[in-house]
Amino acid sequence: MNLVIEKQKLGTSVGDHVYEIIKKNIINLNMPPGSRVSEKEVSDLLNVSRTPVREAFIKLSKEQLIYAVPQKGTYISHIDLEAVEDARFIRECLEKTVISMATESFPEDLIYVLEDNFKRQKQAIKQKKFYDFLMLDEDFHRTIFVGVNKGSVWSYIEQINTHYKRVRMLTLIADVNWLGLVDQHMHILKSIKNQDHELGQEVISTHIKKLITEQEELKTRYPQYFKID
Amino acid sequence: MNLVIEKQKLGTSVGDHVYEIIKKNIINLNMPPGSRVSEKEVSDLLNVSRTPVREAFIKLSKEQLIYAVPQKGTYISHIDLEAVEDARFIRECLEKTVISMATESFPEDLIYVLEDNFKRQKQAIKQKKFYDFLMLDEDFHRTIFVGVNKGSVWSYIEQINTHYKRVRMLTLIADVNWLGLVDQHMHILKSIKNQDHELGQEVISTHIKKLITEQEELKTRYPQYFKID
DNA sequence: ACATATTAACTGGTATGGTAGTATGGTATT
DNA sequence: AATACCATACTACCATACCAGTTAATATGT
Repeated sequence: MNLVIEKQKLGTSVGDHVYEIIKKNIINLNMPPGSRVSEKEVSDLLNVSRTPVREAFIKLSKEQLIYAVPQKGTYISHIDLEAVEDARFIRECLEKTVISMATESFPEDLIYVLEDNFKRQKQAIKQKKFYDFLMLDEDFHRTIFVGVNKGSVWSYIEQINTHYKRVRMLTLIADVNWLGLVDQHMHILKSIKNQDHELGQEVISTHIKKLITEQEELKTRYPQYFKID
Repeated sequence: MNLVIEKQKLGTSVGDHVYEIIKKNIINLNMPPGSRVSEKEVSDLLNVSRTPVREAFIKLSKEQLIYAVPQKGTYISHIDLEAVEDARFIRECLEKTVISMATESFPEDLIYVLEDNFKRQKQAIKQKKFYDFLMLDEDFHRTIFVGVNKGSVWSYIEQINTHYKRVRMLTLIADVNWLGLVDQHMHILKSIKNQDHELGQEVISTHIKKLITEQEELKTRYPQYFKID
């Protein structure tokens, strides 16, 4: 086990800190799906007691990122393609509506934020900073939700999105058509600016669908990461 | 504090059991919003140690049903009308799509389940068993999701729905036009049976909106239960 | 009588020890 | 050689003890 650790943020409990660390290490696949992780192991690594680790485990298991078998062990959940499909379904439903609202009216200052974000997306791709790109991508979509006053809805999506995020991390590793994504973001941005309702609806569907096309390929390439059904 | 307690289900941990008990007592407003609840108090009441109680509290706070202030106390969250609106928004988005799918094709055996459920709804109303009605109502909607293979999506909704559920419990207490709800369920059922896409879309919007019309009235009637914004 | 200091009784957060169930590897038995 | 058995070393789960803040009632000084 080799955790990526960062400093504890002020005003947070040890339990919160452990939670953040583990979650990050799961999503970036540093803790691979199916692998084992024990309270004691983590508590030794982070030099804390087992209690806050347990607290973190409880939260993570509620997000289905890990699962515990009593008196046996705790394991990183395999990527569940059904959960990914659910996340996609939910996102498409919600984001279609949100884009529809955004193409009707959208605060000007946030358009600037989107444009700035978009520029940095292109930079990130050019410099092959893929993790940064993923973060920018998330910000991009969140900003759209915020613009139509549905920021909290996005935070719900993020909770459901965890399995999906790991798939995206895999596509990152496996190298994918990033420019296509940037191109679609450009169209989304354009549809909001020009209040082009049609374009918005069209692009958002293909956008979200695109992100899951490579799933089957990934499953054959990294079978050990995926849940068997 | 006066908890409604039920027997522990087999195969569950003490922590799970405590979680279920508290959650139920919050949703049925037996533990009123804003009131205080301490780990020690609950652990004494249920004759368990603080650890499983703490486990339950962690889960509940992740669902925003309670919040803890370190070294001060833990409190039942006030009903957050913003969260309710979010839940409504999400439900309307998702359920519209799901009904749309259901009006295209729906397994016959589940139609029978819906019809049976519908009959029992009418009975429940007649006998004024409102809590039973709420449960039947949930089953009704869940069955529709299951019918189009989106059962797991419904379970996500349930997680978001918690604040909303308390509002519904309030409307139950405050006595409301239940027959209207039954009537709408009848229309939903009909739209699925007759594959009437138009009717389905129309009724689901009004159905979900209806459930929140009384909110403002409730807020003036039970101001202490609601979050001030 | 009033303002201020003190303390005692709480709280949630953390550490640790004990318990029961599970996997494993070695040993004795067949 | 194969199998049954048992010791051991894990695990998550639960109980308990301690810690560090918060609060409110009490004591104290003016």
